[in-house]
Amino acid sequence: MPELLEVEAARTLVEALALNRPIAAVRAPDTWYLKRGLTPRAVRKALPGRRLTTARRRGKLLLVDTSGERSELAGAASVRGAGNPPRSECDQSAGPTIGLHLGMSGRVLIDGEAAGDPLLYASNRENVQWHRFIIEFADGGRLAMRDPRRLGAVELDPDEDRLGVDALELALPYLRSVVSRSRAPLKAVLMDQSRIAGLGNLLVDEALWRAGLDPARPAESLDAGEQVRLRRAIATTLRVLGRRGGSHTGDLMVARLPGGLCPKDGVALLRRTVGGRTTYSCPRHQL
DNA sequence: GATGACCTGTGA
DNA sequence: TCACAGGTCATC
Repeated sequence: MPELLEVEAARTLVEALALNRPIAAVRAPDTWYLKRGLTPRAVRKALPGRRLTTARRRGKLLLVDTSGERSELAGAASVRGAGNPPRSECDQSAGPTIGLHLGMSGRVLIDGEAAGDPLLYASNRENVQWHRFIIEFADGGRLAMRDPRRLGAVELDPDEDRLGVDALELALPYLRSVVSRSRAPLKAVLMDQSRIAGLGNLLVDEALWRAGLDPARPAESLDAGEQVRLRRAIATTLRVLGRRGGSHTGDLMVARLPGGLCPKDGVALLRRTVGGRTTYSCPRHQL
C-alpha cells in the first residue's frame, strides 16, 4: 500500500530524525529481504561508522545516502589495526546509498516512531519479528524497516534509472509523450514505474476517477484536452491526499468495496481487473 | 503487455 | 479454510 505519498512521509521522517547520527551496527535478520546479492555480512561491512546524509525519494523507492568518512567505533568491524591503510571506500567522498522498498506493508520506524497513519492490508500490531532491517545508531536509537508481509526490500546502490519521472514532477509534455505512445490500458501505463514512478493502484484509481477517464481505455486514445485533465487530476490527487495523510484517503476509497457507489453520482461502481490490478471506476462519469 | 508467483495478515 | 490485498519481478 505504500505508494508515493507514504514513501514521501517516510522520507520526511528519515530526514527529520535519522540524519547525521553515526551508525554503530546494522542487523539484517531476514536474508531474504536483502536483494541483488546483498548479504548481512556485506551490509555490516559497508555501513557501520558512517552517517546518513540525505534522504531522497524516486517514485516509491526511498534512497538514503551515507557519508564517505567513517567515525571510529570501538569494537566495530570497521576499526582497523594500527598502521593499516584505510579501506578504499574511506577515500571516497560518499558512502553507499541505501535503497529501501516498502513493498506493500513496509514502514520505516525511527526510535519507535512511524510516519503517517497505520497502513491498510497490514497488521499494525507490534512484533519484532517483522523488523527486517535495523540500523542501530551510536546514540542508542535505531532505524527499523518493519514489514509483516516481506514484500519490501533493501539494497545498496540501487539502480535509480530503472524508474521514470517522479509523479510529483510530472509535466504535461512528458505525460503526453508517454500516454500517446501506448495502446495499453491507461491505468497500466500510469502504473508502469519505468515511465512514471510513484503511482500505485489506489492513487491511479483516484486520479482517473477525478479526471473522469476510463482506466481501461487505450492510453493513446486520449485527446489533448483529456491529457490536460489527467495531468491536473494526478497533481490534485497527490496534493489533496498528501494533505489528508496518504493514498488511502481518497474520495473513491470509501466506495472501494463490492457494491460500492460512486461518491460523485451515486451509480454502482464497476469492479474489474485492469492492468493486472483490482480496479474500481464509475461507469457514469469515467469515459 | 499480460500473467502468475512471491509473501503473510486479515476477515469472512 | 480460503479469498484477497498489492509492489515487483520473471516468464510467457
